[in-house]
Amino acid sequence: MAYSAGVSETQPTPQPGTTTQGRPRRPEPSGQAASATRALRSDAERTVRTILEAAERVLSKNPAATMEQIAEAAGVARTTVHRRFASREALVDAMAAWATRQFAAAVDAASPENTPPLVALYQVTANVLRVKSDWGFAMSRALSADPEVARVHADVEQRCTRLFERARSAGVLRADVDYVWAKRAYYALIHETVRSRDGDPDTLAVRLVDTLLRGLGTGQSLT
Amino acid sequence: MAYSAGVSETQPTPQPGTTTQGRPRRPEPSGQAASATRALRSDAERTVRTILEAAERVLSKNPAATMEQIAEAAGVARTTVHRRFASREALVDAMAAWATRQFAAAVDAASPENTPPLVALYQVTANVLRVKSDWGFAMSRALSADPEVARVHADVEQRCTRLFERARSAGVLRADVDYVWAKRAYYALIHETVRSRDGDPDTLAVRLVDTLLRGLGTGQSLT
DNA sequence: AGAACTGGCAACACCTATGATGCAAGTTCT
DNA sequence: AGAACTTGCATCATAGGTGTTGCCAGTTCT
Repeated sequence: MAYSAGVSETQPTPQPGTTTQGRPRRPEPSGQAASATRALRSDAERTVRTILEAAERVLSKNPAATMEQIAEAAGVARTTVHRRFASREALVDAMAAWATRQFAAAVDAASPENTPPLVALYQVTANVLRVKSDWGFAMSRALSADPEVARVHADVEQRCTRLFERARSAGVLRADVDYVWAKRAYYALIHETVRSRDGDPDTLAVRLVDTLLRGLGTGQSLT
Repeated sequence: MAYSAGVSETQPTPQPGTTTQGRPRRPEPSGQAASATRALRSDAERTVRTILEAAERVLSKNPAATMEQIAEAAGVARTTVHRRFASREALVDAMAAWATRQFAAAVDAASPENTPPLVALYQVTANVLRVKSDWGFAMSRALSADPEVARVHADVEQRCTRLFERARSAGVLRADVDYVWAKRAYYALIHETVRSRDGDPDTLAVRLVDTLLRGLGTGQSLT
């Protein structure tokens, strides 16, 4: 952190947040970003996105990667990363926030209440696969401290539950299934599908939903 | 570890690394012979096991935990951990080796060739759940450099494939299933089941296999 | 009992990742 | 064009983790 006992009194508050550097007048809580701060200049904005994307690429391969490696992948100096993100934690939080927004958008774009649940399930699955294959790391860490992120997450979660309920009501899911387990199984299959990128989201979604609903057996000897 | 403190004379420190028993060990980078490892005294042996178990407990919660934390969890001084395991890497390798042996034993104990595949599937699943819930971290890192471990792993892998083949032949699995996907889905469900410990292995195995084979749907509107 | 081994402790050496600055050169915006 | 902003670079400071070593008290084994 910056200890304000700074030698140079030119600036009272060195505010190394995600935003503009040094000078500014706005005493934001350190950490992430936001709306209250002045908008970044276009080139800076571009840099931020580049860093976020590089971080996802690098960290998804090696969660213990250093800031240096991330910077290198982004084609920037390490100091620039630190200028944009106060700390490693702030960077990860920003990634989570960004990914969460993408995630929410993906779900929103695909599950209108009036769509038949089975159709909605395919659509949501395909969309989620798309996002998660690009933002897997960030999404796995989505237990963000940011209340806004938490809210969005809870919202998506609930939407998912709702979808499953509709599926059951419509007779797509068996009446005796345990929601909790159903969702876990669903997530597990999504996770596994993403882990091994082998096909386009739509095809994968079909295979996934098919497995989830029909399983892989013939059903013969199972009571 | 890599910075060769070449100055340090080859001292008869009988600590070539991760020793559990008199297993042949990999050649040390620093050039000194990892020769005839004497069997550990009973108390030392106990310490080694305690450390391995503590490491699993700690690392499964936080893969980035420090040696200090591991030592503390084991009720041992940090230096003792280093005395038993040359480096963090050596510790993890030893964990992987240990877990792999448990794993192999669990599979061996449950899948005789003559058992009906469905029965074998339940048994293997239950046993694997048992082991994996205790050695989840170690098993996830089972890409050990140790050739012996790799061999055991490949063996188990093959055994699993064989089981799936038998299941298909017996009409338990549909004829059109993709083995690769089938195994992935199976692993994914295992992983998810282990992640949320909520029941005894046998019950969980039933639920898991049931989901894998029948899925969660009614099968009505699916082509 | 006595030799050999083991663990705790304290101290040390070393390395790496992190984060902060100041400055000069380049870019964006108005 | 000129102010404001941004980045790279070189530099510094620091913390925390890793791995060693020596010594002593306690344990194990024979």
